[in-house]
Amino acid sequence: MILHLTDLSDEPLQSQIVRQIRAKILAGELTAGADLPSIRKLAREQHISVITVQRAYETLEHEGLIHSRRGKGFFVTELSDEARKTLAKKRLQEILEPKIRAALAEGLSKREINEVIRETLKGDLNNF
Amino acid sequence: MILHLTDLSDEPLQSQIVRQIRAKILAGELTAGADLPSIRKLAREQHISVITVQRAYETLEHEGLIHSRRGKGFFVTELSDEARKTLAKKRLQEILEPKIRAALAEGLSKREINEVIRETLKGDLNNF
DNA sequence: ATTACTGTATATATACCATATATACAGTTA
DNA sequence: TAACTGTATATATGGTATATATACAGTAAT
Repeated sequence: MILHLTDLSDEPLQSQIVRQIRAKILAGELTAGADLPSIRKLAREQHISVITVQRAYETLEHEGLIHSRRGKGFFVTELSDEARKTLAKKRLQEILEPKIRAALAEGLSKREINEVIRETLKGDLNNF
Repeated sequence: MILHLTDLSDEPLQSQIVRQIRAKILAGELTAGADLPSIRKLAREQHISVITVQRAYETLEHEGLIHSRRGKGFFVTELSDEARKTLAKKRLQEILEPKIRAALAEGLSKREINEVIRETLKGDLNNF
């Protein structure tokens, strides 16, 4: 499994691992039931500490995206396409709600907020 | 000045202070040149540590929203309506861009992202 | 001039997070 | 049996958030 980890950004390694594996699972790139690399294997490959991987996997387990079996490893949890889409939407909403609320409190109108989002999505169009 | 601080939420006190004062400034509720309560006064009123207020004010100063004068206090920086709006938009865009990028990586389409945002804004309509 | 306020600086402490190295136990597989 | 797996724990470093305390320098009121 390919993860792109860097210690040049502000984002903690744990967070990078969680974010990237979560995306692979929710985008359907990691199929249900698939096994993840062992914590020791991933730590070795990425030259990071085992406990860093362990904590990341625990977070994903807490989110219900993976589950562990002692002696066997971690596995991607069975989720329907619909469940995955619902999870992704729910997460986005939870993340955006307080930010949008703050923007409104800062004096931006709904129209202006929509405009910022449109520009942001348009910017991403060139990168996808 | 009225701030609503709580230690019941996950949000650190510093962050709450910064967020609430920033909103007041960007929304034009705190007028340019206005003085902020002294760090000791605000700490007393909110029953928190002086250094917590100091760190929050320093963050706002670093963002260019306020400036300090030794012996006199902290003051709201002069900003035009346009500059305030630009700042708010820029901040929102900086916050949203990585989150939208993550949502795309998780398999959500632009249409679905727009839908989540529309629902979120609609939800907020009832609270404003 | 003195007192009371202001911000700035520093020290120490606690709790938590992120990350690291190390060790050990229990379960699984080759 | 050896090599792998996850689980648990200890210790350490560095950073953040928050607290109490002290002291200095600047400002304003009495």
